[in-house]
Formats: sequence, structure tokens, C-alpha cells
Amino acid sequence: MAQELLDAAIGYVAANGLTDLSLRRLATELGTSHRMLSHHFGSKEGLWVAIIHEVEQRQLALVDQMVLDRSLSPADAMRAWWQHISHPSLWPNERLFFEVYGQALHRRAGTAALLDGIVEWWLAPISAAGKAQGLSPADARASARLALAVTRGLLLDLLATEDRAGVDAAMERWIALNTRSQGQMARKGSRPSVRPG
Amino acid sequence: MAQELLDAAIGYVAANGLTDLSLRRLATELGTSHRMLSHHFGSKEGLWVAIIHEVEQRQLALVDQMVLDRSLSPADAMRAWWQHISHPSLWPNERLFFEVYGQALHRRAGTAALLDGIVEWWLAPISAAGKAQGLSPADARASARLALAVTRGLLLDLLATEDRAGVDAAMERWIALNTRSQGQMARKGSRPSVRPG
DNA sequence: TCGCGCGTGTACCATGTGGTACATGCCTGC
DNA sequence: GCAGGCATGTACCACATGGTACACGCGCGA
Repeated sequence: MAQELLDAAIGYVAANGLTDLSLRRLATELGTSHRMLSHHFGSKEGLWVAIIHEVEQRQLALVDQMVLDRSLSPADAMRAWWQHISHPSLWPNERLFFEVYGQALHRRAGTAALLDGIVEWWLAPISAAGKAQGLSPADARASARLALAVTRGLLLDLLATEDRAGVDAAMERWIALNTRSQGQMARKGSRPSVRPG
Repeated sequence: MAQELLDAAIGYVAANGLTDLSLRRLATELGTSHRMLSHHFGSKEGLWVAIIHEVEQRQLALVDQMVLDRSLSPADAMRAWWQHISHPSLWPNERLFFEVYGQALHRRAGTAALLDGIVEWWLAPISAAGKAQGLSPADARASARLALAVTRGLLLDLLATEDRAGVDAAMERWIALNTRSQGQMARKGSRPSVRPG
């Protein structure tokens, strides 16, 4: 079945990377023949597109989870979100995300579509949380963008260094920066929020 | 000469990406033959290593520039640094950086060395600025790590969306977050600093 | 039972790859 | 002038790739 093949392919690609991977090598790793991959996905490009599309869907599923729990304080919500998104079980998917991201920056064929919502899709739910805390739409959008950058920047750091303690400390610094300035900024009539999750 | 070839190769690779690039295509783009590339760099892998190493050197040269000007306020220094690092003339190099970064996350052969100092080398100069503003070493290090994540996260955003205004607004949000909380945190005996440049 | 669509595997092809043997030219020191 | 080293180009090789023609077998409806 094509779906099983796709799942297995994503598993392998997430674990081992997609760059310079041939249909033949992938097929032997998956216990089939490259003929099958061509058959089910049309071409090599078709396989990559299917994989990337599927990973995108999984990422967006995470966004949905992200906005679920509103019972926590902003600081605790941030911590919970960070613990979730930075869990080692998600690292393979995130490595794949950054790998394809890096290639898409050069506008390679087949990767252009990946960039489409790569920031925009995340801004809506995150900035919704900001607006709920009283930010203006413009401020909420800028804060969401910043929070997204912090998350991705620290994730990139974590994947590269695997220095869990150091990256966690930076995230705590980020949380502190937001919560400490919150009272002050509230006094000025606006609040920073920036709840990345 | 090998150095000229390397410079030209970096120029092309920065502009067009390194993934799936063959020695032959690169050679014809450079107006030479793939024989020359093999001759000067030993092998294809050798060329990639030379390119990555050279790009690393250029990145580190930027770090040196980063800590030069101490006459500006932290906020203005941040703005100046961001204007510098986010200038479109540097985009090709940064695309290449993220591209190789993404591949290195999978520990591909020849890219492992790139990850070595990818965070650490930047922490020292940035946290030095933090310590100069009165932060404890641990706080300065966490702040530096956060500032680096913000810079890279927003850079990734900028390269993908090319939404200059939106990303600049997020950076202003970051600067505001730091400067506004500075007085408050100073009252608590520590200052956030986070001067990424 | 037959026919047929579909999934699967094998064998093959044209192409592009990295690497290299060999020839040529150019420049420098004697 | 010339001899030797070095850069460069041409031609070739063995190999891996993506794609495809073809064959086989299984399951299902008529």
C-alpha cells in the first residue's frame, strides 16, 4: 500500500536525511524495490513532495495541540509547549524540517511550496494567544513572529549541540524576559504576552 | 589558482545552493573543467569541506565586527547589528549556512565539523557584552544563547518570507522587550543586556 | 473458470557521475 | 634554449542513478 510505504519512507528519511538519497537506497532500506517507489509516487520528485507534504501536515497538527490548553499561566504554557516541541522523539522530524527548509531557501524545484506557510501558518494561532492577552493586532503579530523565531532558533541550537541544559536555560531566560516585563508593559497600556504555545 | 577557484565556487554555491551540485556543472558554471576541481581539491568531498571551512571563517570574521563598536546604546547596537547581518548582500552566504546546517544535523560525512562551534563560538563574544553590563556569567551565557536564537530564527524567517517589514517589527519587539525590562531587572540586581552585536 | 486489474519484482537502458590516464601548453630557473 | 614542474584540457572508465518494458502472481467479479 502506498500509505504504508509513505510512512516508512518518512521514518527513514527523518532518521537519515533526505539529501543525496536515491530511490534505490531508500527502497532497499524499506525492503522493497525502487520500482515500487516510482510506481506509487510517479517519480522521485513526487516522493519528495509527498513526504514533505505529509510532514507539513504533522507540523500543523502540532499547532492545533499548541492552542488547546488555556488553563495554564503564560509562563507555564510556554514551558509546556517548549517541553513538548523540544522532546527528543520529535527531533527526527525537526531535523528533516530544517534540512528541507535549508534547501528550499535556494528555491530548488519542488521545495518552493514548502516555504509558503512556513511562518504565516504559525502566526495566526500564536498571535491569537497574544491578542487574547490584550495586545493590538500589530503587536500580537510581531510578538508571535518573535516567539516563533525564538522557538526555531533554540530548536536549531538544541539539534546541533544537544546541550539540553544550556538551551533550556536560554528558554527560561526568554520566559523570564516576558513575564518580568509584563507588569511594566501592562502599566504602559500594552502587554507583551508572547505565548508561543 | 586554487584560491580563485574556491572564491568563485563559493560565490556560485552561495547563489545557487550546494545540494545535488555536481563537479561538472559547477566547473562549467565556473568556466573550467571538472578535472581542475578534482585536481585542486582532491575530491568532491574535499571541495565541499574547503567551501564550508571558508564560509565558517567568514562567519567568524563577522563575529569580530560584531563586538567592535561600543559607543552605541544597547538598543542601537542591536539595531545596527541586525541591519548589518540582515542586509540582502549577505543573504546568499546565510542561505548556504542554513543549507549546510540542515544537512549537518543528520551528521552527514564532511559536515560534522561545521556543528562544532556553531553555537559555542558565538556565545563568548555575545556573553562578554552581557557581562560588561553586569550580568552573572551564567545569566550572560543564557542571554547570549537566547539572542543568538533570536537572530538566527528571524534570519531564517527573513530568508524564507523576505518580509522585511514584518521581521523588522519582530526585531523591534525584541529590542523593546530587552530595554523595557532593563530598568525593572536592574532593580532586582541584574540586567538583561542581551546585546546581540 | 476465466479475465483482468493491480501490486510487485527483474532486467534493461540512457544518462550523468566522480575519478583518472594522458597530452598539451605555459612559465620559471639555469 | 631548454628542461622540468605545474596548471589545464580531453578522453575515457566503471558505476550509480531514475525511469521503464515486461513478466509473474494474487484476488475478485462475472
